Amino acid sequence: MKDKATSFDIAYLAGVSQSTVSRALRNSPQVNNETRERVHAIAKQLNYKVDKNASNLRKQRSSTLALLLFEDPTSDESLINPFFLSMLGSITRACAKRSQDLLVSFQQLSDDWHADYEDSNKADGIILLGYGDYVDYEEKLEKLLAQQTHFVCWGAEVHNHPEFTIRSNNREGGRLAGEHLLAHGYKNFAFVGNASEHSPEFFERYQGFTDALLAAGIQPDDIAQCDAISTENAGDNAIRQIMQQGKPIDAVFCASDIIAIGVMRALHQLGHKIPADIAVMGFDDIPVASFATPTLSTIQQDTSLAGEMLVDNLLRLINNEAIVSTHIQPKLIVRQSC
Amino acid sequence: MKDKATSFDIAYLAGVSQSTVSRALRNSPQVNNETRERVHAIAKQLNYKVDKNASNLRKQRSSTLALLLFEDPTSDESLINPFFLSMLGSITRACAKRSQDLLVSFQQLSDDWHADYEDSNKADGIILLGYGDYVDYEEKLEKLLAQQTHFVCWGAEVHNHPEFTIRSNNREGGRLAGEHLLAHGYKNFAFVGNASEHSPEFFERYQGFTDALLAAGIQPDDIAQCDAISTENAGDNAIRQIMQQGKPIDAVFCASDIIAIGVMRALHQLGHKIPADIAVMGFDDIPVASFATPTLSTIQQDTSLAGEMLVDNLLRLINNEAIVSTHIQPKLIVRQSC
DNA sequence: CTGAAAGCGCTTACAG
DNA sequence: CTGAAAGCGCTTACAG
Repeated sequence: MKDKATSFDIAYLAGVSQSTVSRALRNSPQVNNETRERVHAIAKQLNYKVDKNASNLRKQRSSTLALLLFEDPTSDESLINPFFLSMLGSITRACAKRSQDLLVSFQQLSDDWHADYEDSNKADGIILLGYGDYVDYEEKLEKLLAQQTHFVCWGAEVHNHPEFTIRSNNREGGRLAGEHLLAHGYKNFAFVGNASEHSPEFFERYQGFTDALLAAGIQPDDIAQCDAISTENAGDNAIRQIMQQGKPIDAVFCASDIIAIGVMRALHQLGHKIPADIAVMGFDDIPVASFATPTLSTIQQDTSLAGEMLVDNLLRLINNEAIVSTHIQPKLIVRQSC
Repeated sequence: MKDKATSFDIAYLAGVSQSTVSRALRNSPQVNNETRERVHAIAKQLNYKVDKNASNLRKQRSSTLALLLFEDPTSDESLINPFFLSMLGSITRACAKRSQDLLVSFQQLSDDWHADYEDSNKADGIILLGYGDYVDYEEKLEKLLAQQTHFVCWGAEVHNHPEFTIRSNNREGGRLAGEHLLAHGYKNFAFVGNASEHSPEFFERYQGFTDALLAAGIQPDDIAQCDAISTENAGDNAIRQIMQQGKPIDAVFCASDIIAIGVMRALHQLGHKIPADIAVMGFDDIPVASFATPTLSTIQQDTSLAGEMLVDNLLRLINNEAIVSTHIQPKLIVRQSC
């Protein structure tokens, strides 16, 4: 049990050459059935496993993908946005299905991702997951492009290269939220979340939202808006600023569920009833959304599909196959908050 | 940019041997300062990174740890318990600090973890994280012991080998909860969660809870108890069963926060006010605990410290250094639910 | 269908 | 302080 068996040990016991063992173990069609089975039997008996490092070194391929999670230094201590955790789960599952190992790490904007993963042969490609200021982020993406790194990212579009991004149709999601609130008869709207190129996903949600309201004759200027990054506290602060302006508000669409949780908390403390006085909608459908009181209506992102597509597309890139830009259809989830 | 530089390229440019390059890059003290700096400069210029596979193969060490998350097949679809996600975050950070890569995967009880990670040289050791039925689980742990796998686990004790486990002092945590509820004057108690060797952590929390109540003259038999695994629905079902028995209950201690969320939902639906009619406490202090309405009083586990200790102990094991059994002190967090 | 041989890119005794 | 050489354990042309 102590000394690891090598392919030479198996070759000796099976009475064949080491090359044949290697072929047999990878089920090469060139190898005789009987030989193959004998080799497999002995390998099993010896608890033999191909040495990944030797195999990778020879093949110049690691069968490993790296997942880089953006750790937002401004967000609540050690709290990863639950939405990303859900993505992490689906990506882990997708990798396992495709016999890929998954290296997980937090991104530092300062790192050279290409060097850290591809140059060192730790991983064949990189999956980028995370918010943060997109304007800062874009530079890094451009660099990855220039270095011909194999990478895909969630949400944010790489300039002129939409094919590297998997994301929800955020604009459509914003539209769904707007239409739903309109159908309920709400008239005075607010949007909480960044609405600029610094947060492209939030911006698209905002645009879809205003599209819907505009179609009902409501001008964007009549929609209260306040920036917020995706944390509970940012949502709390933002809605207090909006309420202080004294404009009547009866429905708030939040750029993420975490923001919505903070918004609901603040409205509650300010003495407003949800949804009787003010309706609230979120975006993501994280677990907390159905635990909140009242339960939160939201736009669901299909994280399971997203994980599969990210991994599939990355593997295609690594294999030099063509990929296409993809938008995942968001889904309206109606609960108590509106 | 396309062809990766090797240590030979650097050697050529620096006018030294490849061995010297290797030494210089690892900052070996045997190497001349000036030579070292020249080598580093050229390496940087070429975007050189040591090939991990070659290096690992030669060193027979991967500087990689594997994190196996137990995926409970009975729990809500694709929902990892938020507590584990928080552990995942702290473990990721702890690994980064110690220059270890982290391979993440879901455990299958059927797999041969030793073979999958250590025999293949993918990882130097394994961190086990997860609930599930401990009686099934224990067999696997015994096998890992027999194979001399380098591993540590969270929560569950390995028979006769407490040193491989990092965990909270669950009994102490249960006691804190019991004493806190007693101090509030509650008299009729319930415990929701498995209380048997199938779930050692929950069992210890139960024991600490009964210790505290016994000290106040309340017999364990007078404490209502109903099994529940760590899901919202299990908590919901369990508390309904307890309430149906018709005994008066004014305080419920739940074995985990997720259970407590389900308990609060059910009590709310049954028309009970929390905490006016019935107080509720959880265990873990997951983010949801402070988002719930009312916010949930709970016993906090220090996941940040836990992650550090798991990684530290595993690295010690890998280096054949001594390790000691460790209990992390839990902390009472008082919120609105009691 | 099988074997002998080269080589992936490092690290580390060994010799000087 | 430096260099020449061996070898980690595989995969894969090449030859038969």
